[in-house]
Amino acid sequence: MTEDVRRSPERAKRLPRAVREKQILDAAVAVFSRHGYHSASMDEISDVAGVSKPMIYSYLGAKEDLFLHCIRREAGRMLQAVQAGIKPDVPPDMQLWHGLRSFYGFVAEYRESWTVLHRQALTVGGPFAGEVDALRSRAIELVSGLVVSAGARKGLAEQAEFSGEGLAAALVGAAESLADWWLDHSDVSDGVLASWLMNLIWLGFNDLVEGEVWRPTEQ
Amino acid sequence: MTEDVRRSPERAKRLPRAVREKQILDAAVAVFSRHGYHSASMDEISDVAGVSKPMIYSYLGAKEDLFLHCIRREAGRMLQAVQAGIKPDVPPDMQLWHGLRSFYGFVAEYRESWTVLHRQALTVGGPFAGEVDALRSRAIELVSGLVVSAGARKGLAEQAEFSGEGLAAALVGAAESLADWWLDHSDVSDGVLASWLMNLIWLGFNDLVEGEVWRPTEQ
DNA sequence: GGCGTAAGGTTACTCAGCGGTAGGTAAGGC
DNA sequence: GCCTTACCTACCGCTGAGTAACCTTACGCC
Repeated sequence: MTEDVRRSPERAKRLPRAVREKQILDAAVAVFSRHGYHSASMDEISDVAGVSKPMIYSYLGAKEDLFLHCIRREAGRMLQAVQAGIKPDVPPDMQLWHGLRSFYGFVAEYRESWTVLHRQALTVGGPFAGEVDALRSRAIELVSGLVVSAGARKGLAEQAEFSGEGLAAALVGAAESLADWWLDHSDVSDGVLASWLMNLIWLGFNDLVEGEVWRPTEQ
Repeated sequence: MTEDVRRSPERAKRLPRAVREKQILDAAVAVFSRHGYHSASMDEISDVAGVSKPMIYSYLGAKEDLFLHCIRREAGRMLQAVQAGIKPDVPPDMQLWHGLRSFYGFVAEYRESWTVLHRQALTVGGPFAGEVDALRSRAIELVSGLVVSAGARKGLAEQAEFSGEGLAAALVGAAESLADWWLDHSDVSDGVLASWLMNLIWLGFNDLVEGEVWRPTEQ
């Protein structure tokens, strides 16, 4: 069951702290993503990292601290990836498009990061809920900004019949859920995935069945 | 921290098995929803249920079995609630509408059920992933049916440029995510919530900012 | 009415897994 | 040669799942 994704051959070489920390974090993300926070054991992490347990405690602290380090690192990577993809001076739909593309690109490249962030950190009551909520909130905020700015350009915001934040939450959820679905249907490319969602969100179902299609313009 | 949501005053009365089983399941759902599967202890569950631990083992089996019983019961309730709300002989958008209304009605009434199903059971690798996936799959399937039938009526299915299942997954995710958002913004009514999502899904963002609104017809 | 027995119920324990640490060894710079 | 940094083995103690053994009330049956 627990295959042999164990430590790499080199061992017992004295390496600088920064390198070990990276190894440990990588191992931790891998193990946490496989088993979840509670079921992951420090022993396995140390084993995968090719380092003894006390090193982990000495470098990155207790289990909770370690997990926090993981979350923070992966969340940072992800936000950075998505934000880097967004071009601030294009219309809202194109911003959304680029954001989606970057997001799915990230998930494709860092499956484990995504798993840790999305599935493992959700356990209610843990000290991580806050951390992940923060990430999610930033995502919702980001999208909400697009939503409101798109709405404002056309007068939606004023009528206040819809909550920008609520819609953004729904949208983020749709993106996440599609990402999860994707994990089991990897034969679709990330671009196609982003395109589906973009069409659903932007045109809506009604337009979609009418045969309309949204396509990115050249910007 | 762990308030006094303990057993009710009556105690030490001999009750028939069926009654005890219900008490135990109720308690288990409450505790699991608060702490998550791993952090929930059998001791607390027995305490909340007002019953000693061996009874749980005798009636409902080990922790895993107990959790499975919870999931199955809550999933059953939920599916039943949603399906009961759907009227099979109305247009796809109205079916979706009724489904959404029932869904949010259920979440409003059974917060704990929703929490257990959605947040606690997701831990990868557990024996529950399958169980919850099954529920999710049925939801996706249900929606996918609507999507495809709506599409077929207009010729979308044939062009096969979109995956009905993928879109359904996105849609289910949007609904779930909005339900989560709702847990922290309960000042919105379930009908309004369903209406937001319906508009987003059916009309899409573009139409929305143009000022169009989808409203349920009288069926 | 008594009396046997199954169903309801409990206390008090075992035991393994795992988070965390004490205390020590070796490498290498200066 | 000495001190810092890298690194290890071997252990402790607690928490929490699961159980053995025992008590007790209802009730069918002669």
